[in-house]
Amino acid sequence: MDKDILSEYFENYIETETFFKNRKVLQASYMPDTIIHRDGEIKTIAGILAPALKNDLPSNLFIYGKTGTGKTLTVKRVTTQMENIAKKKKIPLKAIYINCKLRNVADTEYRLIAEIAKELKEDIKENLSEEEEKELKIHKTGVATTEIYDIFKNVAERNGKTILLILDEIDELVKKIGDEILYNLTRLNADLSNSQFSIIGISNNLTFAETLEPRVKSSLGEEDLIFPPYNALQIQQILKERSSLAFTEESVQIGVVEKCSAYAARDHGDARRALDLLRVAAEVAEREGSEKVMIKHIDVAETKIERDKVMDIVKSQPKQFQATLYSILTVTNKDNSFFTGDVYETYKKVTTLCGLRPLTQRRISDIIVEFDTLGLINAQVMSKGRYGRTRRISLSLPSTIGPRIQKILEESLGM
DNA sequence: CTTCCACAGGAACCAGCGGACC
DNA sequence: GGTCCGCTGGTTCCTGTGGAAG
Repeated sequence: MDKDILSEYFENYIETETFFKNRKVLQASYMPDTIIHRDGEIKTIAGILAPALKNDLPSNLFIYGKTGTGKTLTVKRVTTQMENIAKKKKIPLKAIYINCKLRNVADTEYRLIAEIAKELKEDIKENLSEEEEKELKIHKTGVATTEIYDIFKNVAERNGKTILLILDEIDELVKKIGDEILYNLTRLNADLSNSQFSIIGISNNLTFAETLEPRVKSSLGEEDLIFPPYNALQIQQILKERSSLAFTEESVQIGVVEKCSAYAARDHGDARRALDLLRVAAEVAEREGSEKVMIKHIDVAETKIERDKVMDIVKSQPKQFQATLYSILTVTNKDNSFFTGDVYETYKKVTTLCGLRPLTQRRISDIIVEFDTLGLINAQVMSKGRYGRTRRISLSLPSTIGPRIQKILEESLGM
């Protein structure tokens, strides 16, 4: 494109009537004014946490529910509301929201405590002298974990509030570093006199509590609450509401919202998926220059979402992981049911081909498991009797994108 | 009933990095 | 500059095991 055409394109772009009124409404981070179909849950949570407004310590609360059932949204809504009231009435209350899955933020004990301490410090930072500021400096690394605990306690005591500590995706944290951390957290109040903590754990995994040690389980799960999946009708209503905010009138074909809802309700009532689907469908329609979002765009959107997700994962993997995946794909071409040993044999050839230092089979075995949890492959432990115990591996991707992935990997590995 | 394969997967350990602190 | 720390991404060594074959 030369300059004139380019500027013309942009000018056109600005002037083109888009059917979006407010596209942010369809994004995952959007916080709606009203949460529909969660009245009961809101009331329950509010009831459990309300004592905090009288400076009493609420019970620890545990919330379960699959993805896209509104857990995070609901908890955030209730706690921010409480913070607002607290501010108005000068009640010492604070809510801290932490997503434990975020890499390099709260995925280790040290980082989690540091993160909480940081939040608490933010509150009192204007009252700190230069000296104190220095003393309470929160380092990213380099000091002992016990030291960060000391700083944390210090900051918490000065803060002197009732703190609602929301730990989202807490199951991920425990999976990574064990449940010791939760035990430490529940015992926090014993060491503090001026402030108090109430823990709200949010988990996508419904059986999470079963894996915990009994003492942790009982103190953390004083109260628990399950968020059931939305049914098809509820998803539809949620989607209708959002789409009326997101799009200008008449820009969505009749049946589009219904179909998006049906797709999302099909497996487990994931509202987020429904919203993603609608958003991407609209983007597809927009790029196509269509004046309406139509049903056909949904199908395109569905494959696009799936494909983009896979491609993003593949591209962002480290070299060794890519080599492993490449080996798996290569073996798949010959045989569609194979085992760890087969992959490792091929992997070794692949590494010599692209000049990579081969890792041990132990490590490759772990990498295979990681691909399984990412959902790219299926890897199940099985026994071949006389011929040993191993993992049966198969691709869990539509076969059409296999070759595309292989091509990308070849490029990335320099083969 | 026993044997024995081909790994699974736990545990301990290590190297190297970036950073704190003296 | 030496010693401490956390964290990652490995290795080494190991014990455990489902079930077909004998």
